[in-house]
Amino acid sequence: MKSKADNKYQRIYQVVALIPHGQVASYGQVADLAGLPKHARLVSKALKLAPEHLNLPWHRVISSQLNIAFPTATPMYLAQKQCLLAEGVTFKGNQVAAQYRWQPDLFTLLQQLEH
DNA sequence: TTCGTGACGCAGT
DNA sequence: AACTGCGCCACGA
Repeated sequence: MKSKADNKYQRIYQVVALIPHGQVASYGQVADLAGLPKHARLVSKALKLAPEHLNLPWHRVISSQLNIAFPTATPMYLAQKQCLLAEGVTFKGNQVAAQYRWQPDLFTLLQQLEH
């Protein structure tokens, strides 16, 4: 039988999948939208464990300070930055320009999550 | 069961 | 801006 943790991960994956191309959301934001306030760290864990076949836009999830969570110059940091740049997201130093923050309409979001 | 850990967040200095 | 400390919580050793 599936554990409660699996259901939480599924909710997290659903939200991440809804982040629009060219936009970014923070770990805490994803947790909130998934109905899991205070679970920012669980989001990071869920992404680390995410099955490859889901093809989640994991690179669109960054810290609340708008910077990539990985240490600069690490392979993961570079990969994430490349993915974002490829979507047209621009940087101001180490952080993403504020204009790319995802600000979902909650009504629309709820409708999308029903499926 | 207790303890350390982490792709976090936030307030205080 | 840079650092630090603490809250938070699922997991595994």
